[in-house]
Amino acid sequence: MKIKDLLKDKNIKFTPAREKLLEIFINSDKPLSYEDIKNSISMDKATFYRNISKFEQENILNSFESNDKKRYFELSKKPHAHFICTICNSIECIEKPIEFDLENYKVENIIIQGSCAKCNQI
Amino acid sequence: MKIKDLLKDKNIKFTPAREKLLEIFINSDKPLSYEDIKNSISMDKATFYRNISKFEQENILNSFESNDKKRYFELSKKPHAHFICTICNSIECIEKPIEFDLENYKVENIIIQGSCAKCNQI
DNA sequence: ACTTAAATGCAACTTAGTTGCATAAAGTAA
DNA sequence: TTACTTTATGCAACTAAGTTGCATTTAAGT
Repeated sequence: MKIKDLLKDKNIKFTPAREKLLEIFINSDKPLSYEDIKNSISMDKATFYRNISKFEQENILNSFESNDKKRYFELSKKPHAHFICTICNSIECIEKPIEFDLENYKVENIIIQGSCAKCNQI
Repeated sequence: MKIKDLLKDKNIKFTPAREKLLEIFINSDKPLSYEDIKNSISMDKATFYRNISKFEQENILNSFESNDKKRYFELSKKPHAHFICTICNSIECIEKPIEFDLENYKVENIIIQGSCAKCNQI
């Protein structure tokens, strides 16, 4: 029962809905929006966003706005970049390191926009 | 009359409203949203977005979604990265080069999210 | 000036996300 | 278990950036 412990540790009440929600993120290899999830879970969108917001406060999840006006959420593991295709709107996690130096700036996320390999070959 | 020539070249009708709009982007050193501009110009938002859309099609402007659910537009000059502060929502252009390699991907924009130098010193 | 295709403004609409409120369910203590 | 308090949930109404339909105005070639 890892999720139960995690929530207890963060002082967040355990509910079946929250467990289900976190399981979905644990089993995903890319960021997800409410739209992506709503069919796999019976949870009102108000509840979804309130839970997400709580998880973000506790640093369990982090998020960013994509190009399609939707917010995408993922587990806060080690920071990495994301590629967002402006043609098909797909989002991929980029594991390769990205080098640059910005003094006094704290970097939380990097988003690279362009056309993905799949869209370029068409 | 550089703007007049630019529009003629792209086969876009010249109007005073479009001239004013482009002047604002020419004189800005950072991307702007409709919100940023609406007080400096008497143009309905429908007209604004239709013009912007035309300018993007003709590659005069390019745009990206920020963290505040607003779309930001800037002149298409040489590609460069943007730093978006998740605390104060400010946007800065980053001129320093950023190194990474992604084969078969075409990069159009890079967005770095985090906390800016100003917010970090507080 | 005349004509026509495109630009504009207005209002109504769309949609992701938020808020208020009544009800239900979790957690704690007896 | 039960009683009690706090928090979570669902519903509906709302918000705000951006879009669309349509009637009117304007740019620009003849």
